[in-house]
Amino acid sequence: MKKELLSVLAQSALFRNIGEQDIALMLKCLDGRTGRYDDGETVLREGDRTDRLGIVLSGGVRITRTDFNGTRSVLAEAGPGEMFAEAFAFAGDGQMSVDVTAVGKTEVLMLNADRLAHTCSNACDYHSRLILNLLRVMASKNLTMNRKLQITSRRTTREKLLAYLEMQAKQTGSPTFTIPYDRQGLADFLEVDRSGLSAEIGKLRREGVLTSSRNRFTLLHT
Amino acid sequence: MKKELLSVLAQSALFRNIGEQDIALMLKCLDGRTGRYDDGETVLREGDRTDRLGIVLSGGVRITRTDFNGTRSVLAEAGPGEMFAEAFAFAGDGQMSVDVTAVGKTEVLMLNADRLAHTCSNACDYHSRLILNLLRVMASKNLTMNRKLQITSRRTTREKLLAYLEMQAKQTGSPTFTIPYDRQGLADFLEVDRSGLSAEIGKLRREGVLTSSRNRFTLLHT
DNA sequence: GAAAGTATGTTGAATTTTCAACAAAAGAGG
DNA sequence: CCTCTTTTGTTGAAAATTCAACATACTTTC
Repeated sequence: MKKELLSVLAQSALFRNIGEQDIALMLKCLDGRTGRYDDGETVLREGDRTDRLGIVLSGGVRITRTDFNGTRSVLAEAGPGEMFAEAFAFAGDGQMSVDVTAVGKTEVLMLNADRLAHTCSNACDYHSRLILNLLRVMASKNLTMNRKLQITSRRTTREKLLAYLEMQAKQTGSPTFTIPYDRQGLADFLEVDRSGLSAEIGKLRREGVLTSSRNRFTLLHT
Repeated sequence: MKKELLSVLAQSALFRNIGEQDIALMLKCLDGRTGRYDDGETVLREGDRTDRLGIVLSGGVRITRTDFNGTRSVLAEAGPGEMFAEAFAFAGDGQMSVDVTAVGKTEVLMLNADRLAHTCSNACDYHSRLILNLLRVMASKNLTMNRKLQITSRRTTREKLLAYLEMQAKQTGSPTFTIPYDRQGLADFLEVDRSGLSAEIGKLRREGVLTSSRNRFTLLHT
C-alpha cells in the first residue's frame, strides 16, 4: 500500500495509536483489500451481504437509502479515515439495508470483520488496541445517534431546538456556545422547516429565553 | 455466583455460545461485580463516569433522561440478560448522559470494559467469542437506532407510518405481516398522535394503499 | 351471554408546521 | 464603496398535527 494511504489509516480512529509499519503487517492479517471507484459508482448495494467493513482511503462515500416511493435520502457521508458498513458486517446476517456509493474518485479498504474481532496467533501485538478502537468508534456512533434520536423524537420545532441547544450548552459546559450549523443546516439536522426555525428563535429571544446572533447562542436563567 | 444467575448469563447475547463453567472463569478475568438494588434505586447517575458496562441478572433497569424543563423520558428498558451502558463505557470519556434506575428488585453485573476488550493471557479461550458477541450486540443496537431514525426523521404521520410498514414488509419478506404493537404502542413508537394515526390508517385503507385489521397489515400493489 | 373494561375509529377546534414569496441583513469581490 | 450573492428573518395561507370528547368494536370476566 502506498505511503500516503497508510498515513491516512494511521490517523484514522480505527488505527489510532498504532504505527504505520504495524498497520501494514496487520492488513495482511485482516485480509485487507483495496477497491477503487469512480464518482457515483456503487461500493455496496442494498440487499448485499457483507462480512467486511470499509474504511475510506481517499475521496469519500455516501450512505443512502431509497424508500418505497423512490426517494433517496442521504443518511451519512464518510471521508478519508472514516469507517462504514461496520454495523452490517457485525450484526446478524450482514444484509445491507442501505446503498454505499463513491463521491468523487474514491479508494476504500475493506477489512474482514471476523478476523478483526479475533486476535490472531501471529505477530499482531496491536490487535487488542485495534479492537478497543473499533469498540470506541461504534460506541461513539451509538451515542451520536442517541443524541439525534433525543431531538427528532420531540414533536415541535421549539422542543427540538431547545433540546439541541441544551445539549450543546451541557457539552460546552457554558450557557454560551457556537453551533456548527447555519440556519438551513440546523433546520436539516433538527428535521424542521427553516423559516419556522428562524421564527421560533425570534420568539424565544423575545420571551427572554435566550440571546443569539448568527450561530452563537446564550441560554438565559437556566 | 448462583447457578440460576449464571444460566441467565449463558442465555444472554453477550455470553452466547459460551458454557456456564467458562463464564464463571471469565467473570474473574473481567472483574465482574454484582450489585443489588431496590425498586427505583439509582444504578448509574447522569454525569457519572463509568468504565464498566452492565448486564441485568434479575429484575430490570430503566434508562431515562431528564430534560431542561424537568421532564423525564424513558429511552429504553433492559431485562434479564440484556446489556446497558456499554456505549458510555467504551466511548471517549465514559460520562453518562442518562440515568439508570432499577425496576423492581434488581441484580446487575458490572464488567470492566477494558478487560473485556483485551484478550488476556490466561485461560480465557472464549474471550474472542465474547468480543465477537459484544460487537454483534452493539452493531444490532446500531441498526435498530438507525431504523428508528429513518422513521422519526420523516415529517408527517403518513410518511412515518408508511416508512415503518415498508420496513416491516421488507423484513418479513411479504406484503402481509403482523406488527408487535397496538395502536397506542405504534403511535408511541412513531412519535405521533394515536387518533391521528388511526385516521391516517383509515385514509390509506380508503385510498387502496393497504388493508388491515388490528395489527395485521397488507400493503397493496407494491 | 351480559357487563365492564380496553382498544380503535371518528370528528371538530386549536395549535403548529410547512410552503412560498419577499424583505432585510451580512459577506464577498471587484 | 458599490454590487452581487448568500443567509436570515418575516409574513400569510394551506396543510398537518394535536387534543379532547365521544362512538364503536373487541375482550375479558364473572
